[in-house]
Amino acid sequence: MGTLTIGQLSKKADVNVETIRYYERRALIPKPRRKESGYREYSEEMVQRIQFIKHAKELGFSLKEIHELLSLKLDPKTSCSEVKNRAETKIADIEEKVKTLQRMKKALVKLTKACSGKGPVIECPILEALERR
Amino acid sequence: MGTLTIGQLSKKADVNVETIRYYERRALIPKPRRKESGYREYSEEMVQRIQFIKHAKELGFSLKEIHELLSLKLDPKTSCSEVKNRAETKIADIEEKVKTLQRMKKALVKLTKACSGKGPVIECPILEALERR
DNA sequence: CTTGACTCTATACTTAGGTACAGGGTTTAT
DNA sequence: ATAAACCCTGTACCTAAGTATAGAGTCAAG
Repeated sequence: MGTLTIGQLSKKADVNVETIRYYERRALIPKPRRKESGYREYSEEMVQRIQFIKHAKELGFSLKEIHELLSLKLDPKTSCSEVKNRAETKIADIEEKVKTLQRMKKALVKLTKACSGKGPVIECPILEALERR
Repeated sequence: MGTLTIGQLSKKADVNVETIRYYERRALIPKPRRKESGYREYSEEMVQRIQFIKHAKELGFSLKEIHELLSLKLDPKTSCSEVKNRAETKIADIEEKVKTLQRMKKALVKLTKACSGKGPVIECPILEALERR
């Protein structure tokens, strides 16, 4: 009734048991109560918490950033705009990465266009370009 | 006259001395001749070789892939089309990464639009979305 | 001839996000 | 009651691409 072992939590949240202990070390989840035996005892809410971490990761937040997000969440005097700021910063980060990738792609496309694909590797314009440039 | 110490090479190619030794361990550059003293002795060509590695890295190739590229280059029976294939694969990789980033961005934009930026963090729709979803 | 700059090897440390033991104790099902 | 399955801690390992350090030897200038 409402309390989970680490193995049960790991199944419900679909993460590795080791990952849960790792998140505890990283303070992404609170230290749980323990049974007599020393076994960790989780409430159902922890499933949500781990979902949160997973979803934030999918959106490109690092564990460090997720930690900050969770701290904001727990601090009653932070406002919603703080969170929005983080999200907007992350959007800008993503745009930056996309730009870099597109620059890389452009350079590669240019190189492949210069290359007929025929002839020995000694004359390959791609490799030549990588040397000189 | 044509031979460089590791420190001189590092300056000319603009990389760290340790990085050169690391590249040697990774077999990205050949083991150089040694002086009586045991000091490494490089030819000027090595500057080009390190430029090659740097440029390929800028284009998103990993050191492992660069190693393969260099192997192709040294093997006289590989054709230019092999190299072109690697480049095209890399272009596809980049496109995949861009797609992932754009999916992430889209989700984030949606979340920030749902958030007025006002009110306490307890009611923040961004955090809520991260929990449930 | 000595000081400082350089080089050598080997090993450890770094970041990020985990995963994989080893060597114990506990719980559950048969 | 005993074996399987689970849990505990602590530590080591993984990838990637290096950087840092210790302790030793070498080289060049004054």
